[in-house]
Amino acid sequence: MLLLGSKECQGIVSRPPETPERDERRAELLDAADRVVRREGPRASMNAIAAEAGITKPILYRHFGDKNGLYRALADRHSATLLDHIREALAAPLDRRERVENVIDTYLGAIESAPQVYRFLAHPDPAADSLSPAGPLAPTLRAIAAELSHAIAAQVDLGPESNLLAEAWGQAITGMVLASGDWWLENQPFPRERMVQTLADLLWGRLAAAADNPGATNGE
Amino acid sequence: MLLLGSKECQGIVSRPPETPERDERRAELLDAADRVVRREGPRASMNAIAAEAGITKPILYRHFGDKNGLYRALADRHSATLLDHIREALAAPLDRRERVENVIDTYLGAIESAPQVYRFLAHPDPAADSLSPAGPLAPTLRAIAAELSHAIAAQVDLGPESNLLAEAWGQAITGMVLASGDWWLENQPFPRERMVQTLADLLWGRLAAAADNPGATNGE
DNA sequence: AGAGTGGTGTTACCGTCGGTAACGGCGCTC
DNA sequence: GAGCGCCGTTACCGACGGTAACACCACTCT
Repeated sequence: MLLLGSKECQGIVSRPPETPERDERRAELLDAADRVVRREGPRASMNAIAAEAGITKPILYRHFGDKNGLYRALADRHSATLLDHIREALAAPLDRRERVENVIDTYLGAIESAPQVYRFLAHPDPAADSLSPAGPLAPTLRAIAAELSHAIAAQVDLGPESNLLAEAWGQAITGMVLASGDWWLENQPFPRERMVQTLADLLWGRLAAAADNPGATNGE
Repeated sequence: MLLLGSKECQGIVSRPPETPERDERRAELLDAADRVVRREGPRASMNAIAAEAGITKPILYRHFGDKNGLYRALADRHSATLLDHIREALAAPLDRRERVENVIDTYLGAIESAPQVYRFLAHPDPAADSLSPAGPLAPTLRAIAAELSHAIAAQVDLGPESNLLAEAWGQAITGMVLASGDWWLENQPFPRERMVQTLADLLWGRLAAAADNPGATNGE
């Protein structure tokens, strides 16, 4: 896959035009794929999805090109609504702390309400070689990070190079919420609001400001 | 793999005893695997690794059980040194900000000096069904997060429930550095020290403290 | 010496996966 | 009613992870 250069497995099937009925069919197939992914996680096979849809593989390939196409279509569908909510939270007329809390809460609420789906969005099977050579963040998270970066750059005064700074922070915050959200989801140690507070506190420098531990053995 | 329950593919081969010479051989095989991973990334196939080692697959399986076993052995080897460095940075007698910067710098330095290897550590091929059903963080990162959590709990006074808080933050910071580090590695926008500063600033509440952007259209 | 025995290594295979070629029909328009 | 275009099929390919079965080599034990 990485060292043999010529034929291997890949190709285009036919990709017929786009009519309304076709979109409908596409949606049906995506529904089936969705069901399978919810049931089996992000590693659902094309065979399984085809079976769930009551058809066979080649049809899927005609509609979506390859596995990645299908997965992307499915991811787009879900991430669209998530992105909308995040954009909304990002634009709310609140003070900054509340806004940040809202964004985090939006994400956590989403992953909480449909874990399998958001696991699929956040941790897609990287076996698909398609795009990024080894993407750090899944496309959906990339989009979230971009949205975040944009909002930061627009709303906060960070001096020169603010765009670069905002982008770094967008990536950082996305990764932070992703990882901790995943952890929180797996062993829910406390309710969501508390988790939101905890993360916002971290961003608000509470780690930096907290007192040393009395019994600490380290210098300083 | 997920829906068919009986025979499929898996099993134990023999797993002979552990002698010094055997460990030596193991190390040789891991060297070969390391070379392949460095060359081809985290998706190196068992065939490729066996070929690089000048032998064939079944030997690898005798030594490591399955692909995941090999990968885990390889990951352990690298993550041991990384973990050592991080532990060291975590215990240094500096003030808190410098300590945090040191830890971040340690991680970024590591991923910078051997990108393929650390991509392999951070983004292992989840096709391996082995352990975590859909682990949020790779084992190595889990270990880092645990180390971090432990250090935070030990060094910082966070009031009641400090352990839980420290764990959440450990996960959060790990994810933050992972994601932003990955981004930084892919399109190095500025030098490492600057990136370290940027992330430490974020943890120090600079996002929270910064002034509003003059032209911002949002409320507040 | 000769017969185990336990390690090394092999070849040849299995089942699954992603993906495709080639074909069979159905319904449509000219 | 002949052609065209689309839905759907069966049957296959090559790569993958993993294994069974066997061959060889060295060393010991009687």
